[in-house]
Amino acid sequence: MTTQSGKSPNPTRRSETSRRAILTAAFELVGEVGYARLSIEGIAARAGVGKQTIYRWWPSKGAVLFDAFLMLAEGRDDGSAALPDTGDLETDLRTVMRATVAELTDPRYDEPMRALTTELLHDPALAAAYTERLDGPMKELKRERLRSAQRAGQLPDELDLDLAVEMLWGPVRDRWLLRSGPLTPEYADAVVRTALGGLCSRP
Amino acid sequence: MTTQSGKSPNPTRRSETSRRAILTAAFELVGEVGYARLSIEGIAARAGVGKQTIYRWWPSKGAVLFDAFLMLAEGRDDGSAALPDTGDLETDLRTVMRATVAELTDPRYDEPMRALTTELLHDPALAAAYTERLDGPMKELKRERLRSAQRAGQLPDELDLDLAVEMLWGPVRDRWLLRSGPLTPEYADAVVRTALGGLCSRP
Amino acid sequence: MTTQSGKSPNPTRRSETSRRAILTAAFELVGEVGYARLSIEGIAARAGVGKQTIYRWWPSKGAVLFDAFLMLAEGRDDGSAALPDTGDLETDLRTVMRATVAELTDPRYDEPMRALTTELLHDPALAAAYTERLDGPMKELKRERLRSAQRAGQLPDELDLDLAVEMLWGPVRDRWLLRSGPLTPEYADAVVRTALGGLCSRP
Amino acid sequence: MTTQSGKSPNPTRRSETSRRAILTAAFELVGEVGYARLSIEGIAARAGVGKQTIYRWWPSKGAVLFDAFLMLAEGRDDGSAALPDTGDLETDLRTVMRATVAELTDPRYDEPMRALTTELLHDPALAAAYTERLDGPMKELKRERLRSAQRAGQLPDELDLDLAVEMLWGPVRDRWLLRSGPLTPEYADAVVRTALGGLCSRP
DNA sequence: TGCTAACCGAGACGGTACGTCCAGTCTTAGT
DNA sequence: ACTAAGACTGGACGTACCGTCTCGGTTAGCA
Repeated sequence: MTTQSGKSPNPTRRSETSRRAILTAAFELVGEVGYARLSIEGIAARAGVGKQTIYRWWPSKGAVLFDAFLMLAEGRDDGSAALPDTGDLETDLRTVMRATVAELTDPRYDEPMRALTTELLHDPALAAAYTERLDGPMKELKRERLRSAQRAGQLPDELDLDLAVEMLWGPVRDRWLLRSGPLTPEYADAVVRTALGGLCSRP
Repeated sequence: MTTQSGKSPNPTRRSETSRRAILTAAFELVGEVGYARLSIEGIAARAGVGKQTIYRWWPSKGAVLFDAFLMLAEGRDDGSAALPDTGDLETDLRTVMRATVAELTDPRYDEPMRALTTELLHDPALAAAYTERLDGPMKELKRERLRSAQRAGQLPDELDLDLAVEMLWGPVRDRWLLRSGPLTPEYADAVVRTALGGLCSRP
Repeated sequence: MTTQSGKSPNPTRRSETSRRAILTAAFELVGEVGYARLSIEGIAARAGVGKQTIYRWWPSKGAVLFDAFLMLAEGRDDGSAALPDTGDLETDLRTVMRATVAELTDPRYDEPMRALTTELLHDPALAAAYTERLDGPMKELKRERLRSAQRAGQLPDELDLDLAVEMLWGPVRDRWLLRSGPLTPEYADAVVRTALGGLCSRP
Repeated sequence: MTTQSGKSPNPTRRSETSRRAILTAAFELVGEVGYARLSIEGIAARAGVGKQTIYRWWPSKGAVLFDAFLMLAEGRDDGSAALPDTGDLETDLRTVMRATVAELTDPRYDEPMRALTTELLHDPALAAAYTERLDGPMKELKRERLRSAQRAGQLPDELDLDLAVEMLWGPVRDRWLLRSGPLTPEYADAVVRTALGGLCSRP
């Protein structure tokens, strides 16, 4: 549940109440005051918790943020849900990509995700945990949908599915990160269409 | 030259010596100690400059970093250089994408670029300046190469060149940012090939 | 006119306008913001003067303050006026001492005088200038009044007049400085009476 | 023990070690570098203490200095000692006044006392604390000696003892403060003799 | 009357210290 | 043993001034 490694305190004594309060406070605070003003002291105060309780269980601010996302992801429990599979690959991808755009655009998630991304940028261990625990499961669902298309003969068997997922979601994440252009459902559609057909193909 | 806006001090009295010392110190320091330990105080000390001289001319640490990159970019003077155009689009794109991968992989630029990216993430104004001043010119070169391919009939006229560029470089930037997979020349090649042909096409 | 010593700039070129503006600004400012917040920059800004004009003509903040008092003292032109001499020494001393108390109590002079006193405390050269230029003339008037009393046989010839003046005004200055007790006209009267008669005498 | 007022941090958790280190450092530093160069940062550095520990417990630099004097005064433990009482008032007063002169002349105490005096000058609350905690006990001893003289019939019962003490020590403090004349044992003797006899009396 | 040196305002510069915030460690008292 | 609380050392923040240093623009005095 926690990113902490190495010699830890006895986890059976851990207060679940404090844990949830900390993660909730962290997520809310980062949304309210932004990444720059997010502090351990602030989280502890908001959660009604001693600072040491945070330092005891998490190695860094980023790890707290990470666990906060993890708690949310588990709360939604969509980890087991599959992506839509109507048989029409392009439509299904559009649906999912538009959902991604909607989430990235949601002001409640924007700041927290930027904050987490910042920590991932500078902490390879955290980034690995992210890849495995948060991004991984979602990416597997995406791969699974593409695999289904391969089975249906809509995609070549030799296609590297990891690469394919990255080609679809990479441009979207890029626009979100650097705000290099409008991040709209239409953009999602265009990415899907062009990715499937290739740059060379006439639409 | 500077990101500063609003009522500024008289720029004609500005010390060019201090300006260069600050930008150089900032770039070097972030490479040495990393983003987390980069401080205005540290930059000022390393540059042999009063803190106020930094606060007078730059609104944030990110703006200093941005100008440092700008100084470097202008020093390289590749702003006017065109991308290779041998007539073979795929080969040319591979060359350029491999160069991008090489730069992102270069340890001298990795940390500074991560630091700048962090600031861009949380500062829309800075991100806009980045898009216009640093990313923009390079992106125009890329668009120009694709335009040339359009003229040669290798790419359809209706292709959105912005989208095309993002589909090529987005996945690479993504892997770099989150270290979600190995960032190799081969990956660059694969992205180019798949982007051009489309996910559906048999290689 | 100035406390400045050593190699000075050519005083014939000196701007009398600036000089007066600086001294006025200094006196007013210290009364408004207090000693702790009095700064050369503030004086220069208030006087509409470059900082260098202050540094050129005065060696320290205290010297500016000193000259400000000097300007005031000369403006009042009571340097030549004699103290009252009605023949009744005690009454005359009461009058003068009450005037001293009134001045020290005047809110317009209280802060400026405290500020100047602070500087005198830590700058022997300035204290010497004060003793000679500001306190000296006034003390001579006081001595003169006592001398007149000696001539009239009201005070013994052997009396050390400096000591006498200090015994009269010292306690008053003390109460003012440390606010160690109420500084009232009645106190002035009591000091005069007791000093003349001595502690041992029955009033 | 401290001048701090208003809502304070929990004093039971206070580090006595840090407190003593701060007060000692403050006293030593002011003696070494003088009032003008005395800084909170310097005190903290010398004491091996975080700046916040000073700001947490004292409201101003002057309050630190005050407590430093308080610590010294308690260390000397002469608060309970009585002044000499040989029956010869003038001689006893000379002894005590000469001691005062010696202390004010002692280079180890001169700068620190000037610094404290400066703060008292501009901080009425601190001055009140000084009057009550430091000057008060000593003044009571002086009054007590004079009271004894009253009992012995050497001083009139109607004599205001506060005034008497101020008339004796005021001139001395005055000379010390403004260096308006030589501060010698002889001066102390002259003040005592003249104060007792009065200005009018023939010595 | 025109030249030139000194003064003027303005304000940028390298610095020091301010008083605040927070990091991460440690101690105390309570459950 | 873990917790809430919070004092501790320490480092950086962003601001205010220090005293020095140009910079153009007057201004006075000599040529």
